Amino acid sequence: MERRTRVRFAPSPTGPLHMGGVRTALYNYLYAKQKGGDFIIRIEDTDSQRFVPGAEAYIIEALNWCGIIPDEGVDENGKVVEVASDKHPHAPYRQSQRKPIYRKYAEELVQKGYAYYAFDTAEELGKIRAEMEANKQTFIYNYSTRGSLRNSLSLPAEEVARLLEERSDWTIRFKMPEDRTVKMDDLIRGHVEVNTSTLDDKVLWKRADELPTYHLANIVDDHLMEITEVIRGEEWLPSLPLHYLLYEAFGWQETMPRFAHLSLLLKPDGKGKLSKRDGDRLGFPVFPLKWVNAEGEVSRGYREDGYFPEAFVNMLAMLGWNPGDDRELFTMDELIQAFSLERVVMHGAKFNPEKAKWYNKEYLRKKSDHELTKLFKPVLKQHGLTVHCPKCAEKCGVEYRPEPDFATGYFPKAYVQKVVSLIKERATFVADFWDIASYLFVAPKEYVEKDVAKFWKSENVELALQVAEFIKDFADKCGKDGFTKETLEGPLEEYIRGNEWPMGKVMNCLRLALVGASSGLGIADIVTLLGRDEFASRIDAAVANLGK
RNA sequence: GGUGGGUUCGUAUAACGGUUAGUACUCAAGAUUUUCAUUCUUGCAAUAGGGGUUCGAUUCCCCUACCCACUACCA
Repeated sequence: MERRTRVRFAPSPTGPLHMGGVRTALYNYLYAKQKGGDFIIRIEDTDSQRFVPGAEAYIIEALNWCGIIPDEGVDENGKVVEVASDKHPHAPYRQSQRKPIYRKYAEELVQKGYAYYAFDTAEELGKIRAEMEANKQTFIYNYSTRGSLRNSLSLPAEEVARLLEERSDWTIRFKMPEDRTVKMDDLIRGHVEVNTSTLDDKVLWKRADELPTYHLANIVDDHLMEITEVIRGEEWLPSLPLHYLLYEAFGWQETMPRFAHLSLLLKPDGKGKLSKRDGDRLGFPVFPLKWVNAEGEVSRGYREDGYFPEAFVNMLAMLGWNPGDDRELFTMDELIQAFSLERVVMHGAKFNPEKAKWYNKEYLRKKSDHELTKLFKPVLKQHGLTVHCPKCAEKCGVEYRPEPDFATGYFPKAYVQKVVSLIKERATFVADFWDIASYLFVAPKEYVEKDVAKFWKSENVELALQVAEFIKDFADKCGKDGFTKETLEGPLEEYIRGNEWPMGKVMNCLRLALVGASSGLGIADIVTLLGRDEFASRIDAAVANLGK
């Protein structure tokens, strides 16, 4: 019978979710949605030692920002579900709250002879391990050593009963069989075989805190939650045989999920997996959202750095997966359509921060002027400017004026939108808008030295001032509404060419006065945006500052 | 050390066993533009090495090298 597709993302709340983790969640989500199935969140917090407050909320918020919305495990308010309901039948979704479930499964395995009680302390084992390593030997807790260690297989029954009673630090270990070849299939890597003699008797359950370890909790919960595919990081591949054997021991082979192991995200330079340090070192975020740890150390996030979530998700999707053709730009829906595990590459992908920026640039261009204006407004406010549309002016109890006022730093929203439409092709982030276009809001305070030396020469200045006079006259003639780029452009060019003046030199002279540098929009754009008076005042200021 | 996985331009990747080994990012050059940016065009640049199998190997097999992961009462 065909089972409904159910996949899960099962993070451990030990810190902020790494972008590699986001990619794993994304692939799970894409897979589930394509199959019309469920994407479930489960919190694997069985290690009380490493629990970090706030990490769980961070993970959920990060996924939400990315548009990776769980069907199950997290409610509408972004809280992990603790009480079962129709929509969340397997609650609680936090393993620490599922504590009572696991012990009986662990005991069941002991009963069936697949597991046993072990009484060695971590210290004892550490000592043995150190001794053997000193002799260049490898300690491995399995068939070769378990007979001489303290456990229910080596000790008399009475003593086992006594130790179980008296001590509270024993564990239940899986009895890894000797010399068996486990044959496994991975959705990405194909067939994999491992001989069990190289594996160890993993701890499944700890009496000390009455919690399972990852392996047991994972298998039990995936079974109980009817997971059909497990899509997880490559670091789990070595424990896949254990997981296969566990399903077998429980007699759950029939419904065992299929597995897919994703390669890791690697550092942009050098070797090894991408870590927080690399971001600090190379200057890019490693986390989706900003994170401040207990020591007050801040890690930047893609959101706070100005990335659009769509761009971030698109970039992440293409890191280790491709559609088989040359397409690179995908909406979430398109990703859902196109995604397939078969096209996920096996090898690790070095993260390329430049490409991440390129994606953001592409998405910024796709945004409407209106939306970008909304995003730019707060930046302008930060620089002490006010921006109003008729509606919001009314709301604030301010009089709306349709003309920009450079003296007081007031700008109608329509003006800002016009600016945005002209500069958005030049930017990667909304935050770039200010660097690119501040001169359209405040007069230049200084002039780039190099450009002054190149263009502010008296013979050019003389001509530029004549052109300025022409523009002022033209503006007076046209009136406010007639003074536009379209009306000015032709006559302006004609005027300069008619006089046979050097276009580049004259224009850059003007640009220097208006912008403070020899870069920026076309003169006709700048002048008509600024308006006749602001234009005139900047020309005067330049002459006053730089001379003729 | 052991076990498992991996290896195509600098990076991400494409190529039913037959291609001048493609595309994108980056970089460089040129064109356009009143400057800058954009845009367009062009260029640079790869099958880790060695053996097989085959008429033919980036593709299949073996060996070596290198990289990664795992090797906890962590996930």
